[in-house]
This record gives sequence, structure tokens and C-alpha cells, in this order.
Amino acid sequence: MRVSREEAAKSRERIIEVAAKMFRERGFDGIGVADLMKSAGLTHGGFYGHFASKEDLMAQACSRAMEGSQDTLQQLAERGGGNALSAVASAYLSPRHRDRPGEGCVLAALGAEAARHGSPVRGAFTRGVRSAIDMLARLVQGKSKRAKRERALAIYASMVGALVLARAVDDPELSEEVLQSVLASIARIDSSS
Amino acid sequence: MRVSREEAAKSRERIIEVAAKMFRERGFDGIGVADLMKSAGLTHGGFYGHFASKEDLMAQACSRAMEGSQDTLQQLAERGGGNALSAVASAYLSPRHRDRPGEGCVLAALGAEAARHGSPVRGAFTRGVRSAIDMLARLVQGKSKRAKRERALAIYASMVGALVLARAVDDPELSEEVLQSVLASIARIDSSS
DNA sequence: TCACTTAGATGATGGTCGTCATGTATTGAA
DNA sequence: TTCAATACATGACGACCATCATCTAAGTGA
Repeated sequence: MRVSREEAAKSRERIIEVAAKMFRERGFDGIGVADLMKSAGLTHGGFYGHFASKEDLMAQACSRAMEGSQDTLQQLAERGGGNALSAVASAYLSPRHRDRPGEGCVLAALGAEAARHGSPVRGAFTRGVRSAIDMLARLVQGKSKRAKRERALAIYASMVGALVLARAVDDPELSEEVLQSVLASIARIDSSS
Repeated sequence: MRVSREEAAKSRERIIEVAAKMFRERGFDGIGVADLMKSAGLTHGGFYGHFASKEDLMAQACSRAMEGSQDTLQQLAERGGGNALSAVASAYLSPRHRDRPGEGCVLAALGAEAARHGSPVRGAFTRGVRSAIDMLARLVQGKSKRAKRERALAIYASMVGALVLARAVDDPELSEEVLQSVLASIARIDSSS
């Protein structure tokens, strides 16, 4: 059942896209190659024609997911106008984001697991973190470039941590409180001078 | 090979202790029941005499790890004297903590994975988060109890997020920068009125 | 049009996993 | 001292896993 070059490229994209979503939803170990391929409308056999290994796909899926998040945040920032940081932060710290890990931040969903993997995966995360920091640094207030960057890092860390906490916790009220408190704190960090 | 009640209780403790460490190091899916039991000096057969399932052990191991972290932070706070928060934060955000997940914060190591599990595991996390917040709220400055708690939550989230970022990232310099920036930010949050 | 290439399907490999049934030796109670 | 209870060992189970060999049918370049 051969398909055209074009179709094959589309298949490859579909696999990466599906993987980017399902890894975030279920974790790297929570979904197997065969199920991934089935979700992309294929059987497991063709997998190793597209990717060197599952870890190879993991790295590519993480890169893809990072790019997606980057685009989303960029759009939020542009639409947010004068209050770009607050637009970004309140979308990131929304119940909607908390409840849809498959479309959300890769760091919050897979950061801890990524730490246990090799260079390809970690490299994707490193690039993603760098560009997120750069983007946030453009949105925060601050006297110097240095101060802005430091603030951006602190804000990014608190957003990621808040999402991890809000997801791990069983009590909806506590979960909500985490999101709200960190949102308030970010506003305070940004407006302090 | 039967053993005294006392010995059996010790075995049980050993299994929980080993699991608390290895789950944090390798993730819930990264270590199997058989290997866990071998690390505790036993064979896999006795496992289901002590625990109802692997998930049952996961929950108990997380509770145990939470208690351990709580004790560690408590000691740091007491020894830190007037600067208790800074003592806690700089230990939490140290390279040592980053590089030893097996003895460190469960939230940072397993929070994202825990979100994909059932009530027993999530419940352990909920209790752990609550007591960490309560402890931090006693260390931070603030006008009201309410303000202290909000600050404690924000600080906790930023610490957890910073550790996740610092571990996920491949570049040692960037990793160090994350820890330092968040440490500085926490000091600023605490001293701002 | 024909030969070559190749995307993807089928199926098998050896390994690991959680879980449970059974055996056995020792403890703890009568 | 005897006997039931039980902590742990051995071993097996069915399910799943990543990976690869092989086959096929259809696209591609000549």
C-alpha cells in the first residue's frame, strides 16, 4: 500500500502531531508506538521508516509542541495589547489549560520525565525554554535587559510550578487557589518598579 | 522462609522507603515491582502480601516522601534562624537538590505523573501540598494571614517550577541561571512590604 | 510502459510488566 | 509440643512493549 511522497510527508506530520498531544496527555511511557500509529490512522509497521526510535519521535514531538505553545503565547501577547503579560499569564493559569494538558505547556506536562532522557529530548526542552524566556522578557517591565530576563525566568518558573501543583492536587478549591495566587503574584512582580 | 512479625514490618518499611526513592529517580513507570523488591532485599512474590497493588505502593511511597521533605524543610527553617525562608529556598534551589531527585521534592519529581493517577496518589499529593503551604506561610512576611498564604503559594509554585526547569534543561549554565533567578525573585517577593 | 523504489501492512521476536497460585519453612499461639 | 497462620520464594500467566524482517502494492523516474 504505497502512497505518494506528499502523502508520506503528511503521515509523518500526523504522527508527530498525534504524539505531541498524547505524550503530554499520558506521559512518554503511557502510550506505545502501536497505539500512536493507530491514532494517526496507520499500523505500527511503518513507524521505523519515519523515525529512528521512539525516543527520536519523543524529541521531535516535544520540539513541535514547544513551537505550538510559542505561537499560542505570541498570539495572546499581540492580542493582549498593553497588558500582554497579564493576557499570557491568565491564559496559562486558566482552568482550561490545567484541564487540557494535551494542548498545553510541554514543560509542565513532561518536564520531569524529560529530565530522565537523553540529549535529543533535553535539547528540545532547552531550546523551548530559551525562546519562552526571550518572549517573556519582551513583555515584562524592568530597568535593564538583565533585570527583565531575570524577572521573565522567575515568572516562567512560577507558571510552570503552578500548573504542576494545580494538576497534581485532588481538591478543586485548592487547585483554583494555586492558580489565582500565582496569577496575583505575577502581577505584583511585574508592577513592582 | 517465614519471618517474625517484627521483621515483616521492617520489610514493609524498607519497600516503601526504597520505592519513595526510586519512583522519584525513575518515575512511576521507570521501575517495576520485581526490581523494587530486589532493591529491598526480597523477591517479587511477597509484594502482594504487603500492598494491594503497585498503585497502592505508589500512594504510600508518595506520602512517605512528603513527610521526609516536610521534616527536612522544618529542620532547615529552625536552623535558619531569622532568615528561615532564605535558608529553605536556597537549599531547595541548590544544584545538590537538582541533582538528587531521589531524596528531593516529590512534587517536582512526580507531580505531573501523579496528575494522571487516581485518588490515593492524588490524595497524598494534596496533603503534602497543604502542609508545605502551611509551613511556608509561617516563614514569609505579610500583613494578614491571607496575604501570607497567598505569598507562600506563589513561592512554593516558583520553587517547584524552577526545579522542573533546571532539571529538564540540557545546558548547565541555563540550569544554574534558573535556580539563581528564582532565588533572587523569592527574596524580592518576601521583602516587598 | 517498464523496472525500480518505497510507504505502509502483516506478523514475529525477545523482553518486561503487574498480578496471582502454589510451595515451604518458620513463627506464634494453644 | 503441636498445629494453624503467614512471610516470603518460586514460578507461571497473559498482556504489552519496542524493534525488525518480510511482503505488497502503488508511486516514480527512465
